[in-house]
Amino acid sequence: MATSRTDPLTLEVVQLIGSVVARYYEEYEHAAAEHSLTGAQARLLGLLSLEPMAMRKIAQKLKCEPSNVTGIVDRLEARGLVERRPDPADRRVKLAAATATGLTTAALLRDSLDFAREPLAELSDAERRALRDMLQRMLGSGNGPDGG
Amino acid sequence: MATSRTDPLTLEVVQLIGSVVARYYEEYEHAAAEHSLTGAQARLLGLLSLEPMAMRKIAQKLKCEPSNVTGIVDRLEARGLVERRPDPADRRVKLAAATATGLTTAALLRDSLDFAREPLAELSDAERRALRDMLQRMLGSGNGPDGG
DNA sequence: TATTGTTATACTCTATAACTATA
DNA sequence: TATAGTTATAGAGTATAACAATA
Repeated sequence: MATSRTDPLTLEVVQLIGSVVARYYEEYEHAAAEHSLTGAQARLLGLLSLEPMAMRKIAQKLKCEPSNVTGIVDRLEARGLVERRPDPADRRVKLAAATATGLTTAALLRDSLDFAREPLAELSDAERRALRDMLQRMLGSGNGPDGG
Repeated sequence: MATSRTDPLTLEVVQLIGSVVARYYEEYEHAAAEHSLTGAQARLLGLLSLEPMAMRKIAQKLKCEPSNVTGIVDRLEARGLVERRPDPADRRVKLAAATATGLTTAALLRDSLDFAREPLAELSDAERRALRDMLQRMLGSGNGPDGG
C-alpha cells in the first residue's frame, strides 16, 4: 500500500483538501440557488451546456440512475431551460438539450463560481502550473481521464 | 476584481479542482455506503467523533437547519452509533455524542478515505508543502479558519 | 420575550422495480 | 430478447413554519 501515508504533513494536506471540497460544494450550491436551481439541476444543465445528450448518457455522467434524470430534466424543462428532442438514429432515445435561456443560465452559473478562480489569481504562473501538475497526478492515480 | 482570471492555465486548474471535488465526494459517499451510512450521516458522525455537541451547534457546523439534525441523529441513534445526553448547564440543550460503536465506525470511515491520501504519497515532501501552502491560501481568501 | 429542540409539511434527490416503445 | 426512457414507490435530506420546554 503506502509508505508514509500518515505523516503529519500528509494528514494536513488531506484535511485541507477536505476543506476545499466542502467550500467548493457550498459555493456551488449557493451559486445554483441564486438561479433558483438545486445542485443536481445545475450540474445537469452545465453538462447539457456542452452538448445535447441522451438521457441514459446523462445518468452515466452524473453517476446516478436513469430514472432520476427523468425528474430533473422534467423540472428543468418545465422552466424552459432544457428541451427533449428525438434522436433521428434511434427512436427509443431522447436527447436532452439546453435551450437558449438554459445556455445563458449555465454561463451565468459558471461566472459566479469565483471561489476556485479568485484565489488562484494570487498564485504565480509557476505555482499554478505546479498545482495543475499535482492535481493531474492526484486524479491520474486509479482513474483515467473523464472518458465518456 | 481580477486581472487574468480567464487565462487558459487558470481555467484548466479550476476544472481540475472541480474534478478533484467530484472525485472526493464520490469516494466519500462510497466509503459511507460501505458502512450503510449516507453522506450526511457520515459527516455528522465524523463531527461527533471529535466531541459531543449540542444539536444547534451541529446544524451550524453542517450548515443546515436544526430541524434536519433531529432526523439524522434519530437514524444514527436508532443504530446505536450516537446518543443524546442532557446538558447539565442548560436543560433546553441536548448534547449528541458518538457511542463506542460510533467512534469505531468513524475511525473505520476515516481510514477508508484513501483517495486524498494515496496519490499524495507520489508527491515529494517539498511538493506536499507547496500544495499545503497553496491550499491554505485558497481557503484563506475570503474565509477565516473554521471558527465555530 | 428569546432560545432549544422537535414536529409537521412539502419538495427534491436517490435507488429499485415494473412498464412502454422501440430495437 | 435486449435496450431507452418512463412511472410508481419508498427512504433520505432539505427548508419553512409552528410548537413545547426552558431560559
